[in-house]
Parts: sequence; C-alpha cells; structure tokens
Amino acid sequence: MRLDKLGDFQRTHKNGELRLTHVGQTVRLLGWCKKARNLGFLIFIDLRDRWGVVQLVANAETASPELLAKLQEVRSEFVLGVEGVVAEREAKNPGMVTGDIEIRITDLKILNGAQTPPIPVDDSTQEANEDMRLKYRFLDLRREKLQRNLILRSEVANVTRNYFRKNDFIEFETPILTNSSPEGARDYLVPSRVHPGEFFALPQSPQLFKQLLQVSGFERYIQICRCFRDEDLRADRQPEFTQIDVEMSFVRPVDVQTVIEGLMVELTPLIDKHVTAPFPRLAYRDAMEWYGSDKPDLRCTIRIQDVTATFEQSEFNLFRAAAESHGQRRVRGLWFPGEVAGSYSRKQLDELGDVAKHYGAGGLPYAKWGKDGLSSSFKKFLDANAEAALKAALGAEGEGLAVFAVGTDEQTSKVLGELRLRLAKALGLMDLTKFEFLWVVDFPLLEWNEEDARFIACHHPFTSPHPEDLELLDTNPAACRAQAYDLVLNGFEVGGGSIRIHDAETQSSMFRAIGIGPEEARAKFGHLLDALSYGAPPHGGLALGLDRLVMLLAGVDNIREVIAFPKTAQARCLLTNAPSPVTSKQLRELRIQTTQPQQYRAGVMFFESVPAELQAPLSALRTLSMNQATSTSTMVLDGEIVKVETSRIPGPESDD
RNA sequence: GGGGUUGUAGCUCAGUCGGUUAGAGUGCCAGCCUGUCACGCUGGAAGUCGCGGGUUCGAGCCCCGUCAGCCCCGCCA
Repeated sequence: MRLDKLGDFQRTHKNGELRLTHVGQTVRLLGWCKKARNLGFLIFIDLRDRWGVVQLVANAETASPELLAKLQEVRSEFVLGVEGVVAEREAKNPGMVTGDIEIRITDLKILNGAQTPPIPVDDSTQEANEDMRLKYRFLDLRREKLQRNLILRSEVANVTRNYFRKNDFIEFETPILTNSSPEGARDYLVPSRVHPGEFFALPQSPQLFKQLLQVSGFERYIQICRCFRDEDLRADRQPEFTQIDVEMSFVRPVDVQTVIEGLMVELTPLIDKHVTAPFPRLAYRDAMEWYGSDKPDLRCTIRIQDVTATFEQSEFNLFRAAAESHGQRRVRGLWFPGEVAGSYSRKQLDELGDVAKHYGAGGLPYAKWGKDGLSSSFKKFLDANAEAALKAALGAEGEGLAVFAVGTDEQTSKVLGELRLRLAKALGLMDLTKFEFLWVVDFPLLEWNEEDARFIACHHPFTSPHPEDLELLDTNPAACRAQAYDLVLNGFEVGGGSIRIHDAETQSSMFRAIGIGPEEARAKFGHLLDALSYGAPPHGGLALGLDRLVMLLAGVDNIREVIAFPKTAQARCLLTNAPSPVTSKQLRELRIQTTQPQQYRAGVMFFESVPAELQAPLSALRTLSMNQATSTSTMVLDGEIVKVETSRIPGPESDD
C-alpha cells in the first residue's frame, strides 16, 4: 500500500464541530477510520478525531477511479486526511452529534495503515479483559470513554491551578530524589552511583519540603505532584499517584478546610453536579460509632446502634457476656427497614454471614421481621419483652432486617461498617447519584502498634496534637487527639491533612512519644528540627488524591480508568514490561548484588576415555565465580565419565 | 504474606458425567449489495484449551505445581 504524505495538508475543522450551518463548505479533516461501511456503490467512513466523529461518503458513480481504489483499501484505524464538501444527509442520525450532515469526499490521503487492532477500539462492543487493555494501552486510550476520563482529569488539574492561583498560592516543584523516611509506607529506593551503598527514596509525599517552604515564608503553597509508595495495591491505589498538595501559614483547621471546600465547589460543575459548602464535620469517634468507618459513605443514612444493654438479663450467653464486660465488648447492630429486607432469604443471610466471617466475625446473628413475624438466629432467647426492647433499641418499626456483631469496638465496627454499605446497596437504600462530602475530624494522634510494641503516628509524625490534649502526649498518648482532618466523598478518603507542629520542643516530644530517639530524630529530621527553631510560623495543610477524586467525578470504580498508563495489581506495567532486570554492568556500577537465584545452563559431553581428573558433580557450579562466564568439570553419570560445561544465563541486554 | 476468582479462535464467551473432528457471537479475508450508521446477504480462514507435570485406555474437563489478570484481608504515616 502506498502511503500519502501529510505535506501542507492541515485540518480546517474538528470532526465533532461540523453542523448544518457548514453545508456547502469545502473542508479538510484529519483522523482515524472508526468504521468503514462499503455498500457497493456507496462507501461510508466514520472519521474520528479527538473532538468527535463525522461521516464521510463517496458514490461510485461520481467518484474518480483513483479515489475509489483508495477507498477500497481503507480499514479500521487507518489514518486519513480528507477533503470534501459538507452536505445535508438524506438519512439523518439523531444519535450522532454530527448526524445531520456528512462529508462528500473529493480527495483522500491515506497517511498510515493499521493492523487489525487486537482489542476493540469501539465503545459499543464489550471491552477486552484488562491485561489486554493494559498491554495495548495506546489503543485502549483511543476509546471515547477513556479519552473523556483523561480530558476530565486535565480539566480538574486546570481548575485546581486556576483556583489556587486566584487565591494567591504559589506553585512549587520539590525533589523526586529525596531521603527515605522511617515512618509510614515502604519507600521506593534509588541507589546512588556516586555514593555506593547509599540510597535516595522517592517521596511518599512532599511533606517536609512544603513545611520548609512555610518556614521560608511563602505562606501559601500548592503543587500537583507525583508520590510513590511501595505497598500492595487495590482498585483505588497505585504505586505512583498524584496529589494536589497544599500548605498554608497562620491557619486553623477551618481555614484549610474552607479553601478546599471552595475548590470542590468549583470542580463539581465539571460533571454538572453542585455541592454547597461548608461540608458537615464529623468527629472520628462518632464516625466509628455510627458508621463503623473513618470514611463513612453518607449516601446511606443508616447508623449502627448499640444494643448491649438489651441483653443484660438475656439467656443468650454470647450477648450477655458482652453486656457484663464493662464496655470492653459490646453488641452493636444495624436495622434495615422495608419489606425487601424483611423477606431476606436464608441463602442471602448465609452469604452475609460469610462476608461477616471474612471481616473477622464468628458468624452473623440476625433478627428479621417479615410477613410471618420474627425470625432470628437467637429467637429462642427472645421472648415478647426482649423482642420489644430490642426493636426499641434499634429504632425498628414494621418489617425489616437487623444484623448484629459482638466484640471489641474495633471488631464490630469493621464488620458492621462493611455490612452497612453492602446491605444498603443491595436493598436500594442508597442514592447513588448523590455527592456526599464531609470532614472527619479529631483523629487520634497516635495508635499502638503491637508488632513494634510502640506508638506510631496515625497521620504522620509532624501532626500537631489537639490544643486541649497537649499534656496527654506524655501522660496518656492513646487519648491524645490530633489536629487532623480527612475529606471524605461517598465513602472514599479523597484527602487528608493537619495542622503541623511548628516548634522544635513539641516536635521533640512527639518523636519521643513514638519512640524515635534524639539521635535518630537528628539524623533523619535534623533539618526540620533546625528549621522549626528559626522562626517557623504556625502552619497546616492537606493533600488531595487527584486520581481518586477524578475517579469519583468520572463515575468509575477503578483508579486505572483515570490514569493514562497505570500499573497492574502486582505493580507491573504490561505495556513496557517494567520492572525488568538490568545488566550486570549497571548493577556493578551501583555496587548492588541481587540474591535472586542465578539460572545456569549445563551441557554434557561424553568421553570415550577416562580423563585424569574426576571431580564432584557440583564443582563446575562452584568454580563458576563472579567473573567467569563458563566453567567445566568432569563427573560420573550413570557409570559413565562425562564432561559438564556450565554457563551462567545472562539477563536481557547483558554485556557480560 | 493470605484468601477468592478468571485464563478455550484476534476479541468476548459457551463447552453437559472424562469419550467421535472443541463451538457461538464478533472481528478478519473474499464475493455481492445505492443511504448505511452494531449495514445486510453468501462463503472462507482462523485453536500451544495460560504453562509444566501427573492420574487414566482416553483430559479443555480430575489432581499437583507454576505464571498472569482482577477483587479482597493484612499493609497503605
């Protein structure tokens, strides 16, 4: 196939913008063949570009033989340049933005051909499996759905930059090659060639730098920055992700929150939603008590109820034991009203029980009020009085289903927090079109870590204690609240931040509380402690997860749908095959040895006569030292004397 | 680190109790077709049943191992 040159050919219009008003105009268009429909004497081509799709048409009776020959060659995803005249269609397509018109082709350039795509590029057919989509991401990204998501992402970034600029923020870039931090997630490390044995770490966030910029007096900082965490992935987590990172001087939590609320008010119109500020505030303790989660989905209004007291006199040992535990363990429950809930089948309840077990419960006690009255896994312990008391404690009326969990607050919150959402979704008790923002505030400052037998920072070690709880830091660390706040949207944590510690003394006592000694603190955070001692202003900030935010705005349930080139759940890029082995030369320069087992290839040569030296079978491998590519030895194999030649199998691109 | 699930034609999937030549839709190729837009009609090509081992007279199906995708728990200041 002969390709045409682009030459000076340029488009006069975008494909998606042509309308009846353009009829009669000669236009030049560029794009990809979305679909060619050859009806014999009539040929239609749907031409796609970034802005839309328009139909091209040619008639065999009027078109030149050269043009017809070219049109016969066009296949899906060919790159075309077209000259033609805009005409009103005989048969209009109301399902298409440009459906009133078509382009009568006068000239066609085939700028490039295309192999048959291995995955459908069309949104109308079922999409391919995700490994295929990731391997051929450049084709997958041609689909309207993904183009829409990524264009939305671009819009969100733009609105964000404009918003912060309008509010007098300064945009910074902070280092990608920085120091490993002892707290928090696992770091991605980068070896230093110049300093053998030493490593940079990729930033988990620009936390320290944005604080230092406050010490420098910039007062209002913004960065849309890439962050890296080497932890296992989820549908809403990638090893590298983007934060909208914000820091401000001389602020209270409400000041930071107000700025962020203003941004959300400007972002939601991008998807024709509107939210009003201020957003509700919910204390961490209440969030856990009512919703069993520190990121409650308020699209469901059902709350967890404490029904422990109802079982104080009960014959039901499991529940009564909790009632007698002086608050160590409690019985908590959820009430789902309605006929559908009240007629939940045994099978459905069994499935729910499996879910409860998955989240650490022993089983799922339930009470169901349906057409035939009460049915419950502990019915024999429920006389009429106990039943009435239970209904009152749950706030239950009419038909419906109640499920229970017993145990520590941590255990019951986990189970009921999950069941609340599952059942509400299954029973249609949630308005999924809503956007429910809220702030979860007053997080604990520290939490006890069993593994290390010490307290660790819930948020990060630079978070300021709540002013009312300052003295608790030394006396009762677990009870000390933090000036930390999370922005939650529809059950997702889309951002989190805090007021920071701004004096060296408080920062030192914080390090002390989490078991970082003075030497380690000096070694790891000396620059921060120094900075705090040179007139650091009170400051605080927040970071928003851009990927998650765009995911929710785009209405998709996976972060990969809003990232151009995402990684798999095993943190691998199927497009580039990263990560991959490097040459031994590269490793030598970095003074790095791997403990990965080396692979060897062994060849065997049979002798006709007995050689002088006989060695143990493994000597060939043993003598294969660092700098040798091959080694030979002799051995006895099935009574015969053989020569074994062993060679190390090099990694790809090895220069050894 | 653990659990669940998936892997069969380019793609999406079906494949019964272990039994003849592994099917469908779509895509692709060819021919026909003057108003299609998921074009239509006719015909055709197309398979390492993820990979390796085992059981069996016989394995897409059963067993063991392994690789990869997805989801979840742990983890993610």
